[in-house]
Amino acid sequence: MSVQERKQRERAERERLIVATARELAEQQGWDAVTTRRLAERIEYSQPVLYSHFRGKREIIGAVALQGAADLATAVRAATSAADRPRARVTALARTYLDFAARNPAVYDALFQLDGGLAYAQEDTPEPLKDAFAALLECLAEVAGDSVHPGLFTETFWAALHGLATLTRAGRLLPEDAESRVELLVDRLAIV
Amino acid sequence: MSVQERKQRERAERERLIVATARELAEQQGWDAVTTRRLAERIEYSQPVLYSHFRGKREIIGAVALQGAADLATAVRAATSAADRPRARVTALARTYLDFAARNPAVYDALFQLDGGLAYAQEDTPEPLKDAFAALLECLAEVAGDSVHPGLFTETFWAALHGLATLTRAGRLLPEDAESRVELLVDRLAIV
DNA sequence: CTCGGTTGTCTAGCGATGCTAGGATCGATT
DNA sequence: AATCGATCCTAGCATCGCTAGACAACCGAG
Repeated sequence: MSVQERKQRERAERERLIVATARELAEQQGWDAVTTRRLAERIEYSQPVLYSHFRGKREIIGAVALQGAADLATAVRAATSAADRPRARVTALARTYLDFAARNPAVYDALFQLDGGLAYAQEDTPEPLKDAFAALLECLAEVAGDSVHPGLFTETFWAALHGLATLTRAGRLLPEDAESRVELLVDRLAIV
Repeated sequence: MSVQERKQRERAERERLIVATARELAEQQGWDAVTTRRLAERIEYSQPVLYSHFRGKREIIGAVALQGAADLATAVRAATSAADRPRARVTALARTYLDFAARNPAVYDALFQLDGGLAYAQEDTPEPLKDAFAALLECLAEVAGDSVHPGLFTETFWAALHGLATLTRAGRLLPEDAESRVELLVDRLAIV
């Protein structure tokens, strides 16, 4: 038995290596540079090995996305729990979210821009994605106001942040005023 | 002279044909299906002809984006000018924007998702892009409130719409509640 | 300890992509 | 009417995601 267990361990380890390498390469040179050949070379295996772990490139992107969702949830929870008033929590959430998107552009792309073959807003949505949304919901529910459903409020607030994140990173918005835009968003949307 | 003029006319006509065909093909089957070979076949010329009009695929996407920006500006102006009160104008703007994104997904992608090699938020930004932003600004400036710069307000409102548009289309948000989210956004962000 | 078989990996290659070089062909000008 | 330049196409390059089939290494049984 222990032989099979060791093999399974090694296999899992290699899978982690693939995902980590893909993420690293994507952050360094963009997702266009993440080709199956380059990725295979970096992990020092041949191309077909990738396909024994993942169905294709899409699934590799999806794996990076799931990891990113977990990281994002962690970052958001850490930031919100460090603030004591609802208003401060929301501001911290917004800043952290945008900061995450700016610092991990490739991961953010894997999550929301690229096709990672993941299901969203459905029953079979992977747990990390649900949890990331839950992390937002936990904080935003308390400033949704009485007349608005917390889930709907979270979706809308999240969409606003997502818009800011993508437009800023794509060069459509100048980063200088990022903080002002966050203030505006929190001021108007959050009911304290 | 008239010969050269005719040639120039025909050349310009063919360029329009390329852009229109690319847009059509993208809307029908997605941008992945817009390959230089397929595009060349549809316009009934060989591949290299495309490269005598555009530097590459990126520039073709950019051309579609510019056309889309003009269309978007027109649609927004038509919708806002049909409403008589500021609040109604903003709601119309939001609905029209999201409707445009939903009805012309490929064009919207060319504008904001794909790399069309266009400059944004800069001096050398193409006129249609500036004008599309101006169309938003004209309407949104009157509900920005006194304490907030109109440009900044427009950027933020636009980002929120953009987030709703992309997340909805990518399946991250369910389309059923789209109207509620628009109401929420207008209610809270716009100061009437 | 040896042998058979399974499991795992690699080499090689397929079709398709964006893009380009070089020759052929057509037509306007002298 | 002949020339010469503009215009277009055939053919091909490098690279992409992905896969088939050969090969080797290793485990378990006798």
